[in-house]
Amino acid sequence: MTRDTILAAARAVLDREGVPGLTVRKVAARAKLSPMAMYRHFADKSALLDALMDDGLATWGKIVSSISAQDPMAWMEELIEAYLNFALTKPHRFDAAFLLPAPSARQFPDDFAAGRSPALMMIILRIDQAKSNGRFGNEPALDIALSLVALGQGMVSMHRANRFSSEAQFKAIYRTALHHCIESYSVKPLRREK
Amino acid sequence: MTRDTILAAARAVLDREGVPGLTVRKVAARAKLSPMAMYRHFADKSALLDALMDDGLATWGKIVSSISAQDPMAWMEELIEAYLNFALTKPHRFDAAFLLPAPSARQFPDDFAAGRSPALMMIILRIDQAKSNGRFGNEPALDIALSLVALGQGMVSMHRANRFSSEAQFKAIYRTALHHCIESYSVKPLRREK
DNA sequence: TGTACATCAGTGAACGCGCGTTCACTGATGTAC
DNA sequence: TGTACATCAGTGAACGCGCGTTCACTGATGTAC
Repeated sequence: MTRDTILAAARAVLDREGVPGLTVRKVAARAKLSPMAMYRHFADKSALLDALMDDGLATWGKIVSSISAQDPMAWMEELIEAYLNFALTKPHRFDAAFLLPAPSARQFPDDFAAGRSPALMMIILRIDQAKSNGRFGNEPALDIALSLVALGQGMVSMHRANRFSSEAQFKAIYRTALHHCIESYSVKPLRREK
Repeated sequence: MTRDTILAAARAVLDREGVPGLTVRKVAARAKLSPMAMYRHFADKSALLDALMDDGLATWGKIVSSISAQDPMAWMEELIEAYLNFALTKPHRFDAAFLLPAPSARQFPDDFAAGRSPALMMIILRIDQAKSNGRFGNEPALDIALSLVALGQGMVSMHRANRFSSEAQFKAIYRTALHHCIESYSVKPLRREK
């Protein structure tokens, strides 16, 4: 189907040039179609951007669902690494997924609570596991998940705004902060067994 | 001086239309000058944007320095309210200050450590006060400050991307998360005096 | 005090560009009888 | 099986727009002698 061809071309342009560099003409050229062909399959450019947002979220969802750790705490450590890796290796797809204004869909709390965001649901599932293991406190899992995601997103956007002197510097700070955030929601045993 | 006229006009255009809506022509029209007048005072458009970033950071610096609380913990509570308020009432100036790519200057850690970011220095000062009062743990003040700022920025960008169903919803989550973040760096007394 | 000249802030017209989108169309494919 | 017609994916040219920036200029102000 041509729609998929166009979407694949749009994804390729996005990965190369970012959201501001994505134009109808470039997508068409990449798909070897006339610029007008897009309008048979998308109402206009912003409909194409919406599709790219969904595409980016789907990519992220696949990454999250491929995390293999069994233990929920280990799983969350892998999660923050995966998020870091996604932000650094697919920066523009990351932007499309998380920064494009959502067209009213996928809003907190209703849509997330209704499970419309698979990635967030997986995170919440693991947090609930950790809670029932007695390793997490009583804050709502949704709150914890949102804090974690927001902290990551803030760190990434500071990095994007060129606020760190090097990528290594950024990674170190990111890991320290996210790790601390996870720990801050976890329950520290008051005394250890001998 | 005309430079200030142009900068003031640019600020007004920014506040109304945001970074993407800021064009040389609009700024000139607002300043009642020809578009070319700008080039006497700024090398090009990106130099003007750099000046707007400095201007936004200066605005933020003034807000931070007007926080009156004496107690460092109370001061930090006021800080997160001020940040929230800045993001909501001057959204585009907020963007210019925190999201425009810094032109290699003002990078963590060197520039911040050298005190080139007055707002962050004030935050670090209060964190150090709290530490010497025994109310904060031993994490480096810079790390704590960056986490706090990043968490706020992430929450704000999720709000901007239309991820919360209402502003009230957003504010509630923001406050819960930021407050939790501050608490997570503070020392909980193991037993209370009776 | 008067003249000649340099400086420089600001102008006005134009250039070349890429953008999203409109319009009227072509031509292949499927369907009805 | 053959003909007439509807559907609809894709085309090609053009429109109107706003953009950052170039170029050659004007005209006021300051300075040297």
